[in-house]
Formats: sequence, C-alpha cells, structure tokens
Amino acid sequence: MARPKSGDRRSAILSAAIRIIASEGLGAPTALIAKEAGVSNGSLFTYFETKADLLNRLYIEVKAEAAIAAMDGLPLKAGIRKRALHMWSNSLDWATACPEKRRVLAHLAVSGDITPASRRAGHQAMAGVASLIEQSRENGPMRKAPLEFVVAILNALTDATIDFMIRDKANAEKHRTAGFEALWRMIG
Amino acid sequence: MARPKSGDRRSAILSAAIRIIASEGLGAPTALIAKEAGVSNGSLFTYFETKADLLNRLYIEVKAEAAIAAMDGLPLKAGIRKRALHMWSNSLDWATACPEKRRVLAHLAVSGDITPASRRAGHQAMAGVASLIEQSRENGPMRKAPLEFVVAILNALTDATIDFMIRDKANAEKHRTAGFEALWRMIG
Amino acid sequence: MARPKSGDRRSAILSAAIRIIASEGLGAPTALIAKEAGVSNGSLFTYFETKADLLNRLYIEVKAEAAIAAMDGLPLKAGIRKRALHMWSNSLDWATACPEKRRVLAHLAVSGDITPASRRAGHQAMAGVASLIEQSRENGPMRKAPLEFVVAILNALTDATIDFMIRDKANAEKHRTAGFEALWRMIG
Amino acid sequence: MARPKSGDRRSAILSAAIRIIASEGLGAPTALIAKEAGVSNGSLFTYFETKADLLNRLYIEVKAEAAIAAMDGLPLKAGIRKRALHMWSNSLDWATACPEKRRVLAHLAVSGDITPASRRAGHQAMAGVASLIEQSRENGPMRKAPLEFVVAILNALTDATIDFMIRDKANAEKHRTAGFEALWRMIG
DNA sequence: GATGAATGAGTATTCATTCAT
DNA sequence: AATGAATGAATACTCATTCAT
Repeated sequence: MARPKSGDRRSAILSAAIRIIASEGLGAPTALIAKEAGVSNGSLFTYFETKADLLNRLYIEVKAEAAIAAMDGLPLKAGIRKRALHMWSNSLDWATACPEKRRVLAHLAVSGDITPASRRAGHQAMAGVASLIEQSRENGPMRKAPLEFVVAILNALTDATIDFMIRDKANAEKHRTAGFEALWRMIG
Repeated sequence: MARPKSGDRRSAILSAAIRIIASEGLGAPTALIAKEAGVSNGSLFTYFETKADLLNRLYIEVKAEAAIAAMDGLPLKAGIRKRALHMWSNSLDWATACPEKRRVLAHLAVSGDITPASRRAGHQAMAGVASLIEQSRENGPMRKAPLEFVVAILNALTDATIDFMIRDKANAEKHRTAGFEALWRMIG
Repeated sequence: MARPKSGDRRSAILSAAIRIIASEGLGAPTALIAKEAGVSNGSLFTYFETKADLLNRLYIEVKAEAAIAAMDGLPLKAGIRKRALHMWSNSLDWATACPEKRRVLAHLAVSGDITPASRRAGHQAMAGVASLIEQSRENGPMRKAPLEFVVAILNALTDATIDFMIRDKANAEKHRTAGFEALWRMIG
Repeated sequence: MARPKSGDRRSAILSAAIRIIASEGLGAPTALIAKEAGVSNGSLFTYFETKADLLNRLYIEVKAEAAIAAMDGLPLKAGIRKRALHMWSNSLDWATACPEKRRVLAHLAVSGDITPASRRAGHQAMAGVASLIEQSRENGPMRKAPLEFVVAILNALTDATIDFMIRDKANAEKHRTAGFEALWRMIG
C-alpha cells in the first residue's frame, strides 16, 4: 500500500488538540486529544515525543498559520497605510474565523512548556508582519523605539480589539476600524 | 480561646503562593506552597477551603494591591494628562517592583479557576483607574468607543510596556515614556 | 463552683455519636460528633482517649441499655413462656423506639474497633436475658445445644423480626407475634 | 490489538480484595489490594472505575457464588425436607470453606457503598434459594408470613449456625444438624 | 506502525490527635 | 478544663509515558 497516511494522523492530532485545548485548557489529558483525533493514546506518542513537544509544535504551526493569514493577498503596490490596514483586517478576520486557534495560542503563550526556541520560531514566522510594521512606523513618532516594543504593542492592541469584536459582535466593524485608527495614531 | 487564626499565617501562605506560583505556575502543589510558608500542608486548608479558593483570594488581593498602587499619591488638582501620567508611572513602578505578583496575576487571569465573582471584584478594585481613563479619553478620538474597549487597550499597552521595561532594563525610563506617549496619542 | 458537669458533656458526646453514626456510619468524623454535641473537637478527646475508645464505650452503654430495656417490668412470677414473650416484646419495643441506637449497634457489631473485652462486657450485660433463655429451652428440643448457640439464634431472629417490623410497619404486630411463635417452636 | 484486558487480572484483583478486606475491613487502601493482586495501583482502576465499583462487583460476584454453591447438586426428585437439608448443608459447607468470602459479604452487606441495584442483583442470584424456601414453608406454620420475612430468618439462622460452627469446630456437625432442625421446626 | 493495557509517580483534601492559648 | 488551630500521615484517583501484542 502507498505511504501510510502518517501526515494525516499527525495533523488529526494537532487539530484535535486545538479543539480540546480550546475547551479544556492546557491541562487536558493527552488521551482525550488522542480520542478526539480518532487515534489511540499510544499513537499520539509516536508522532510527538512528549506532551510538551506536541504543545510546542502546535504553538509553532498555529503561529505560522496566523502569520500567513495576516499577509494573505497583501497589495504589494499599495501605500503603507493601505497595506497595514490590509494586514490588520486579515489578522482580525483570521482570529474571528478561528476563535479556537486564538484561544489555544493565548493559552500556549503563557505556558511554561513553550521553549525559547519555539518562541523564536514563532517570531520568525511573523517576520513579514514585523517588516510591515517596521515600514509603518518609519516616519512616525515611534520611529526610534525598538521594533520589538512596537510589535508587542501591536500584538496587545490586536488582542484587545479581537476580544472586543467577539464580545460585541454587533459592532464588530466599528471596533475593527477604531482599533486600526488607534494603532495608526500610535505608530503611523 | 484556642490559638486564634492568625492573619500572619494567612498572609504567609498568600505570599508564599506568589513566590511559588511565579516560578512554578498554577500547577504548583499546595504542599509546596505550605512548605514555603513554613506551615503544614493541612494548615493551608484551614485558611483556604480549596486550592481554587486560595487562587481566587490571591487574585483579588493582588489585583486590589495593584489598583491601590496605581492611584497612590495621585495629584488630584493636576490636569488630566498629568494625572494619567502619574497613574501610568505608578502602575509600571509597581509591576517593576513586584514582578512576581505581575506574573502571578498573568497566570491567574487566564485560569479557569477564577470565578466570575472574583473577576468582578477585581474590576471593582480597579474602579478608580477606570474613572481616570474615562476622563482621559473624554475629549479625545476614542470618546465614543466603549469604555471597556479603552480599558482593554490600556491593559494591553501596560503589559507590553512592562514586558519591555523588564526585558531591557537599561532603557526602562525611555520605554515608560514612550509607552505613555503612545497611549496619549491613542486616547488623549 | 460545684463539680463541673463533665457527666453531661460525656453523655452529650455519646448521644451525639448515636445520632451522627446512625446517619453517617462509623466513618463519621469525630469533629462532626463534637459539633453535634455542642462541644469543641478537642474536648471530645478529654472524655475519650481515642475514637476507638469512644466507639467501645458507646457499644457497651447501648448494649447495656438494650439489656435493661429487655428485662424491664419482667413478671417474675409468671410462667416461662409468658416471661419470654415479655422480654421479646420489650426488645422489639426498644428497637422500634430507638432505631438509631439499633443502627449504631449493628454498625459497631461488625466494626474491627470493638475489642474482645467490650464484646465480653456486652455479653455480661445480657446475662439476665441469657438466663431467661436458658430456662426457656430447658425442656425443649435445644436443651442440649450450647447456650451461646441459642443466644446467637435468638439475636439473629430478633434482628430479622425488627428489620421486618420496621420495613412493614402496617403489620408490625403480626410480625412480632410470628417472630415469637417461630422462636418458641425452635426452643420452647 | 494491544494487550487485551485480562480476566485473570480482574479476578486476581477481586480475590485479592477478598483477602485484604476480610482482614482489614472495607477501609483497606486500594493500593494494598492492588499490591496483593500483584498489579500496579493504577491498574486496579482500569478494571474498576472506582473503589465503590470494585466493592459492588465483589458483592455481586460473591453473592452469586454463594447462591450457586447453595444449589449445587440439588437432588431435584427428593422430598422437600431433603432438598432443604441439602441446600442448608451446601450453604454451611461453602461458608466454612470460604470464611473470608463470608466475612467480606458481611462487611459489604452493611456498607453504604453498595447500591440498591447491586442488592437487587444479589437477590436475583438468590432466586433459586428463595423458591426452595417458598416450597419449604408451604404447608408449615409460617405459610402466611411474607416470604421476605422467612428469608430474613433463614439468613439470620444460617449466620448464627455458621458462626457457631466456626467457633466450635469440634462439634461442627452437631451444630449443622441442630441448626437445620431448628429451622425445620420453624418453617417446615 | 497501531493499539490500548500497564505503570507508578504525583496531588488535593480529610481527619484523628496534639497543643498553644 | 475548654477551645479550636496546627499537624502530617493517609488515600483515591489521574495521566504522561512505556511496552506487550
């Protein structure tokens, strides 16, 4: 038979982990994740050495996905404000579309199980985003602040905006715009 | 009467919990906390019904302490920008002085063990802060945004700034100022 | 002040133990018994060395009470069958009137905490009853069986009858009579 | 398939439970039972959900075994007295041969952990015995008493007889016979 | 590889008993 | 003596990880 669909199993586990961790938190038993993935609990450990390993992979993959989503369809020729707005919208769209992934990322971000290496990998995945921010602030009031500081603020602002969009869906559009305007006032 | 319940013991446990949870996370064994507090593991449960109870009290007390610190010595007669800056500085000073408390608060904030009631208590403690923000944005670009949204952004911005001050202590002062300027650009 | 009313406290504890153990079983915490007795948990241990001690005293006292109840108002001049019936009725009346004491006795009888010495004390308290049985079987078919065997059967039969009287109160009288007739057929 | 759940392990646990509970009572730690069964403490819980579950299964299985033993080799064509005597002897033989099981059953019978469902299952297992009793008393003095009452008395009488046989082994045979005669006088 | 049973370290909580007040 | 806080041993149950099949 052709190659065993190990890739399938691996991603089945990963996406089961998202669903389970989103609802149960990081304390969720690996056995539950395996079950949700339709896989035996033993199998989980042939794809991931330890639970911590699974968590780290999850962190990296979801982070990467978020980064890709953020840059999707970026109008390369457009002005910087336009491109920034595009990315901002993309990020919020993604977060709204995959609330579970966002929850999981929030859990993982504060987990002691995520290694510095994984965090670095996460940052690298966000390189495109970082560069866009770099350009955005180039002529603004934060032009001298360390890039990381600006990134941190952006992340925080994004989180706050998303939280609010989810909490008050009726006015989601307004919040999205208000968030961007606030951002631009800060760095643009 | 027998040996009366001792406030000292209670706070010994609470502050041991801060130290232990800051370094071990919320999964830290109650026995370890008790030991750090110089108290028997059974005693912990005469002061707190359950571990979750301990966590909730911790959340409320530390949150209240942060609120008090934020408002300490507020120059009531000063203009709004000055007062906002004072609060901003206070918050960052406190967070810098008690990094463990901040870490613990960060852990607790995302914990499923903190009850809605405790969260409400936390918000109430922050009432003074909220009112100051309310005034700050009164004539600014975010005057129409929901207060909660502004609060969320402030929190996020504070966190980002603190993170950065801690990470790059040499330029802590600059980051503190830059953070406030960013804030004021957004809401002032 | 006159003598401290220690006797009161002691019996308060004992009767609280009956109520609590009847409803919670032998696993009931001593603290609960103390509370029900209106006494501090520490005090319980000035009246009874250990929980096992409390249980043993309880066993002996309740057993003695049952024995006394059984012999109460015994018509000394009457014939043996009449006296036996009187005792039989007394026992069932007592058990019906104090179901909690009976429950407690049932629990204690199978407990590993009751010492042989206590069991002997219990038997001694039942001496009057034993003697009556002795006479009852004197000319009957079990005249050669060991007394203890007959006693055991009587106890068992009593228990069964009481259980049934309690379970089917409407026909309690019938069961009481049927039980005695069965007894008499066996030994009389 | 992985290593299949093993009936051997299950019964090893069950019979270890009998030995341990017989000597230590129902308070015996599950870890001790597991150890006696030559199994890890965790394994006990793959065969029985909770300790209470283990206790209930034990109750049902031992009760069933007692019932089967009681009816073993029953001479179906014989007269009722003969059949009753056969059952009586069987029961006593079994109880004498497995004193631990009897002890355990005695403990379990009064335990609050045994569910009504388990008690019902126990009664059903005893259906054959019940029917034999029904026939036995059919023409006797207790023909009008509720069957359950007669069963209770039989149980009690059996218990008393066994206790005595065990206590006074030298005359076990005599007690066995005396017990049956007493029974037959009551109901036959 | 896949399975799921086996393992055993780890943990919150209880409770008899002691002891400071 | 009375109180009730302090103690710490004890215990059911969980779960990441291993391993027999």
